[in-house]
Amino acid sequence: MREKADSDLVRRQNRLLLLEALRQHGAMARVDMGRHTGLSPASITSISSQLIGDGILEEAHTPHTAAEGPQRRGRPTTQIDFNPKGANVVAVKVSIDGLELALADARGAILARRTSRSATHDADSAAFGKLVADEITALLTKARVPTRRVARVGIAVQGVADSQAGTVVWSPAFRGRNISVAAAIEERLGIACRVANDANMIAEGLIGSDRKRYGGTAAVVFMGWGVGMGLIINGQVYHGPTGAAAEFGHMNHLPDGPLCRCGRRGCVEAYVADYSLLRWASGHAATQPPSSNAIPPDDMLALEAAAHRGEPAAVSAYAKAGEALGFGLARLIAILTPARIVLAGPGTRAMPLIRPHLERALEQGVVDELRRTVEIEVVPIDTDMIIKGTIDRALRHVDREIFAHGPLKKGRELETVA
Amino acid sequence: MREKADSDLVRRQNRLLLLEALRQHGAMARVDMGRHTGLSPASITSISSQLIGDGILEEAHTPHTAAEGPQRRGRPTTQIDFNPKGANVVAVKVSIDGLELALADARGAILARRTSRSATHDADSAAFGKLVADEITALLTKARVPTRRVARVGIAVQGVADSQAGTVVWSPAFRGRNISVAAAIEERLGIACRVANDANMIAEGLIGSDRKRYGGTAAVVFMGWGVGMGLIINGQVYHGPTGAAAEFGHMNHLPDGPLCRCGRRGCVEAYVADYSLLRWASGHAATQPPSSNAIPPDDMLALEAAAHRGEPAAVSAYAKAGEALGFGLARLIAILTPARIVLAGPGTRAMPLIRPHLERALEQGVVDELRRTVEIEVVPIDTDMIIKGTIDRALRHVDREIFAHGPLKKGRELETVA
DNA sequence: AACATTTTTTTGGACGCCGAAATAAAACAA
DNA sequence: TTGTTTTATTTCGGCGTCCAAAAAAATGTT
Repeated sequence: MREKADSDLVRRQNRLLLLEALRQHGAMARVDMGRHTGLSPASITSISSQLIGDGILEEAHTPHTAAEGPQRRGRPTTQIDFNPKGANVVAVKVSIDGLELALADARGAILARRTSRSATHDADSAAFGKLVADEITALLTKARVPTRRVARVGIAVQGVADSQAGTVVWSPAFRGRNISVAAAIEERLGIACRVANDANMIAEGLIGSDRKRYGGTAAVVFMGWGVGMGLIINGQVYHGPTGAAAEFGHMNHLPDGPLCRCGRRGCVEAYVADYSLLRWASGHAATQPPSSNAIPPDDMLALEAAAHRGEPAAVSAYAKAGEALGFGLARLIAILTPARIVLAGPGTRAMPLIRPHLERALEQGVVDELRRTVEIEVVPIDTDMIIKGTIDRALRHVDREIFAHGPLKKGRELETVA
Repeated sequence: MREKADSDLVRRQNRLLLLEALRQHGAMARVDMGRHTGLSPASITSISSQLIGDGILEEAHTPHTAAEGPQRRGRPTTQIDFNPKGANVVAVKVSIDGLELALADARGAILARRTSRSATHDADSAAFGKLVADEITALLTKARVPTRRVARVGIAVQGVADSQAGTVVWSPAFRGRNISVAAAIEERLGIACRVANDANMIAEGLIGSDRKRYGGTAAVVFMGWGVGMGLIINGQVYHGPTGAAAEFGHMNHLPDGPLCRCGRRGCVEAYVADYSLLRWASGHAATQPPSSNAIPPDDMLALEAAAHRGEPAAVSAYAKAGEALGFGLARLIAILTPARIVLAGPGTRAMPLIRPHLERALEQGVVDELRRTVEIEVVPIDTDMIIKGTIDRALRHVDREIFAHGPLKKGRELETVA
């Protein structure tokens, strides 16, 4: 109970209700909107016609060929969907070896992509801001979309992002700390911009893909070059008080454990991440500082093969990873008891090697009653999930902050209409 | 966005807004309500006069003696407050050695108390339901308050409560498991009833006492006969998907650690709880099953004194507790980064002994950047906080579920009016 | 006694919802 | 072909709640 209720709130809330139904179920007739929102047909007519007038939705004039099933009696429905020209969003994924960009329309369809191998590692706020802004401009030029049509930019990074301040607090992609990103983009391009952790964006994408399944309380653990986590609490991706994401990867497993990239010892990541597995297997001391170079995928494949062949060092590396991951999840369950834990990322390829040890750790670490209520599933996520999640999140934000507000009288003059 | 918005929602929301302002700041004039809620004077007049008509609020006809400050110019204000006769609530605290009850009016003032030493340990659902119902009846008889005036009963227990099902999943107060409580009360007395974990009720009480301070994201750790936690996320006490509270006490600290009451090994509780400290200090094997008897407070005082005198076994017990607690909090911070961690309960008496080890563990277990954003404070909580929190929570629920709904036309005929 | 100042109530208008009735657009039936 | 049935959508009038502006109330000040 935050906001006072008046007719303005009613309009926003119901417009948003309708937009959300459309996002979730795709194009639908007015009747279906009524079913999904609980609003009366009269209200649906009124709201939808306004949204169409605002250029946000449009009636599908499909020659009804794609009509599902046999034609039923009665007046045929007219499908309504987002107007693709209503607004655009841009998603940017920052990784160690470059940038990946995508431009999407209001329906979430990707219109153009762009990849850049520019080195970001040594960039400071100014340089990185310019780089991203230039890349976005190039992407828009290619797609012939004017800048003012872009309602929002979402940026996903590995590491700790402060989404409130719009900065990258710490990331393996940068040598520096507290790189300010959002402000630079907003200043250079005049587009609202949001920075977020990449695991959170995967969580966002999962919510978008199946609200039933992932909409309650769930944790998404990303295993690969590092270990990240996105937390969904009551259907919302959790950003802590400071806007930073959960740092499951840097949760301690054992005091005085192996050295982690973050400088502490015994973090979960120092057992489970790619570099950690290789370090165990190569017989190097656990106190050896982890390499900061990117790891060629082939190295991991070779390690997995070795473990499958039964080579002791490799087998034991995965055993240690499984135990650390299992106790980590056990601790997570003790605190939050999420309904579902999703393991994702390239690291899950080795799940058959890890799983038995993970399960054993869970048995040791969690009371049976709790363990049974948590479902653990493995989703081999294609990397594009980060981009898609970023787009999803940006669009949901546009729905809420721009589309739901109705005819933008005064104030921002964002040209969202064709 | 869950609910469709219509005039009904508007009324509920604004009535609730006003009631919450009143709960938080106490009696106030209509002007102040306008300031707190953002509603226009016209609306405030309308809403407040309806609430008064419903018997929920009342004008204070104090002879303005208590008027603060020198009389100012202009029409004097009329204070408005909850009508104490609007509704009553009952709070019940269940502990190992008996029941503690309190009856409060709509302002939260406690009208009557009752303590009972009845043994609950061997009770099953039926017997316990009867016991609680009888105790409540006796309390009401003493206070001459008819049963139908009680809008809600809140029950706080140690251990795991499923607040959705209204059952006690597991508690040191009971030998049995899954004791159904809420249903029994509702059936016998016809009063809505809610079961909750006692640490959660402390959290609820803290929110009520200082929303600014505890209203964001915070964790309340209770240290004493056991270790419990209440989690506040975005201003709301978190109840997991199953309605169970956080089980910080049974979060694993070290694999193969000391045996815990829950049957696992290495739980935080097995280092920090009263029985664990005594076990370390007495030199018993860590695999010795913990005693299930209540521990006399004097034993703990003696142990503290021994540690202050520097007896090695006692000192080391507190060192181990501090380390376990510190790493436990470090893991909590990695996952949620709460803005504030509150340590509470009798166990905090020994904080001077524990603190240095706790701090050292935090340094080892948490990235500096995160550690700095978390404030850790010690609050020596009087036991009554659980009762007060339970009352608070019950009243807030009455505000939301009954008072905000307006003149109860059809349906429930709960006589809330004098 | 007249004015100033602050709080509270009254009045009239706006907005957005809803139910009921009307209209639209098809399939089906004679 | 023409009417009937069926389903989708729009139109219309009423209702509830908000707000701004004006009025009333209650007191202090001059």
